[in-house]
Amino acid sequence: MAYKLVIVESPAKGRTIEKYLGSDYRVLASFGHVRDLPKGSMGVDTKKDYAPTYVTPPKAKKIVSTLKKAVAEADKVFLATDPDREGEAIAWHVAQSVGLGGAKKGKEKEYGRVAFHSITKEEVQNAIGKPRAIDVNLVNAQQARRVIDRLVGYSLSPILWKKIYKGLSAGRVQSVAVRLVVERERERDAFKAEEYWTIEADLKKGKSAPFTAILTKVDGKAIEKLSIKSEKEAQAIISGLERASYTVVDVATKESKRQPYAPFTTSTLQQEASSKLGWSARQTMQVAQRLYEAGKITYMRTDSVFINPATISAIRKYIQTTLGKEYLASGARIYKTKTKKAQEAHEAIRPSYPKNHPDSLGLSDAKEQKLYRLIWQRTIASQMADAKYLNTTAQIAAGKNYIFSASGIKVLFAGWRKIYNNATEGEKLLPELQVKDILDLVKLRHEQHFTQPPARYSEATLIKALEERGIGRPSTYAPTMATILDRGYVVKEAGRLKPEQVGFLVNDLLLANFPEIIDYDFTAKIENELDDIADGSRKWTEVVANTYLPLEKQIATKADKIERVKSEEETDEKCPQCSKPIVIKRGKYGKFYACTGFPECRYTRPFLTEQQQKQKDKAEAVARAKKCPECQSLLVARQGRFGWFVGCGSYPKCKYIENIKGNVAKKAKA
DNA sequence: CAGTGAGCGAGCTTCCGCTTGACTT
Repeated sequence: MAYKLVIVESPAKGRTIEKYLGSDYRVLASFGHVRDLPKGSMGVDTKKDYAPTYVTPPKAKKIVSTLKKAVAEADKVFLATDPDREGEAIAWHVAQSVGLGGAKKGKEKEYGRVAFHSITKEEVQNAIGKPRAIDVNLVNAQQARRVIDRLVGYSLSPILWKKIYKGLSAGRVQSVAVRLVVERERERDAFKAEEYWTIEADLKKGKSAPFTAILTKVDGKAIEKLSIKSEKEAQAIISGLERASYTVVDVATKESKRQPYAPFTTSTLQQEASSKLGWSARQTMQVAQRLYEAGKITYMRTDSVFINPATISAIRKYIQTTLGKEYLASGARIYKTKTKKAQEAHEAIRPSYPKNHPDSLGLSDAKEQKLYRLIWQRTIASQMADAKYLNTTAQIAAGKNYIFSASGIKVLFAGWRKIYNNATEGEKLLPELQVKDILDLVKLRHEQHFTQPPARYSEATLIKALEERGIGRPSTYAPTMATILDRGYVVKEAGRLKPEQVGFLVNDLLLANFPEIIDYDFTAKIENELDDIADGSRKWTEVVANTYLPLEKQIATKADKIERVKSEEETDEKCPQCSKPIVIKRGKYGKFYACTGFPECRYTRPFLTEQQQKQKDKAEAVARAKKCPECQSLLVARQGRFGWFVGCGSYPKCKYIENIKGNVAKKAKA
């Protein structure tokens, strides 16, 4: 039976679109890119105008043959991949792979490129009626992006294998991510904590609840953060305050308001899920993917805060009917995407149907429920009225020479805060104060503080920092975090990213020899040039040459001169077999101890982290303490996939097992 | 959340950006 074929990138999106089109349409997904540069070689001919070699990865083979068959049967084909640079390239690669456009004269299949800017019935039906040709300039911009990333990554990585050790990697995105973490660590190392003291008074007016005021002036001189440097100085001031009388000398009030946040993008969702739920970027994306596939939310990889007008109306209707008109923003709020070079191929992340309250959705999975709640609240709040506050600042004289200051904040109208709360922002109430009021001193306090170094990045704050510089894309934020962890450049410590020695080594090598590539503005510069390709004002090969030729020259002149870094960590240990020094090396399965006498001496031993060592000790202690309760054999400590445990020594005859308490499961790897 | 059972390794690695399952290294 003849039909019209629509090709999209995501199967879940395909299912939605299928509903909006008639029964004479068939919708298939490409599952992302169907062709790419080969993994095992450069795949770019730098001597021949950067001609790329494209291959179909094994995973995509089946999809391509499915598409080919469907195209052959269809009487019209619509390439409806995402409306951005990558989507245009995917459309082109699909066309190439399935033989569209390359057919013999008279046998050409009718096909066109269509773009859905949001997934609504109206938009889909409208767009399908306006097919156009594939935009070759946009495809070329993508090819330039792809080829530059390949040339940079595959040229620099081997230098690291040679100079540091094998398996390392460098790239436009990951290397800047590591640089941010390394430079933050150096700031922390250079930071000198300074001691300072604050003086606070708990005061009350008559029978009011006590409130806190902070000392801000002494003898007409302002007390700033670091003014009081020692306890001695603090005590000298306090001695004059115990018996002073406290009088209100000024009360100022000011109304303020706060607007709601913009709807979620991938990066803001990851940040919020990190701070409110403590989730990693990867975890957040996995749960969001499930919600998306179940049709509960819109697409989760987006850089846009846009919500289509029909949905905005639905959100506003919901607010008006369930919360009341006063909670509705006076006009529809339209948010603008601030991110540099955002491509805005999708809407913001929002509930598919705003009227679906998180409690009425019947989600059985607790994580899905939590994430949906965040998304729903953020979306509804985005069309609600401002929150209004009354800020009060009171100046209180203590005796003749001292001024304290107290501030309060009172919610006049909760507005969007009614459904979207932040733990850190509560009310702080002062009693009704008037000038000349006499206050009672409840307690006088002086407290020691130290200035704090800049905090290490978390996954969420690092993603934010990258996004602000236009580096990386929604689909790569979480994988980039995995890469810099996998390579051992950084480790997670209490949820924060801390650089490892090899992270410092790689960063310093790249910075010293190829500073342009890991410059914070490198991506932005490339993006500007890609824009020139997209609007037809520059050739893509020229842009590639612009980046690659200088890099090639640098590699040719510098690579041999870079000193080999000793990456083996030294230890105090001597080899038990030949008494030569033992070092820590890196192999396929991570670190291991090895004898420096290699290859004559082949002594090795696995490297255990502190935690693993503790587990092992515990397991051994338990194993020594008793015998197998089932067969009386000796017990032994063993390491399994999930850490150390105690098992029967006569395994596999006896399968007795004992878990070690406090045993932490090893992180599951991708 | 329960489940788990070697010992190796030192030459074939790596990029970014699209998209989902297949998968035990």
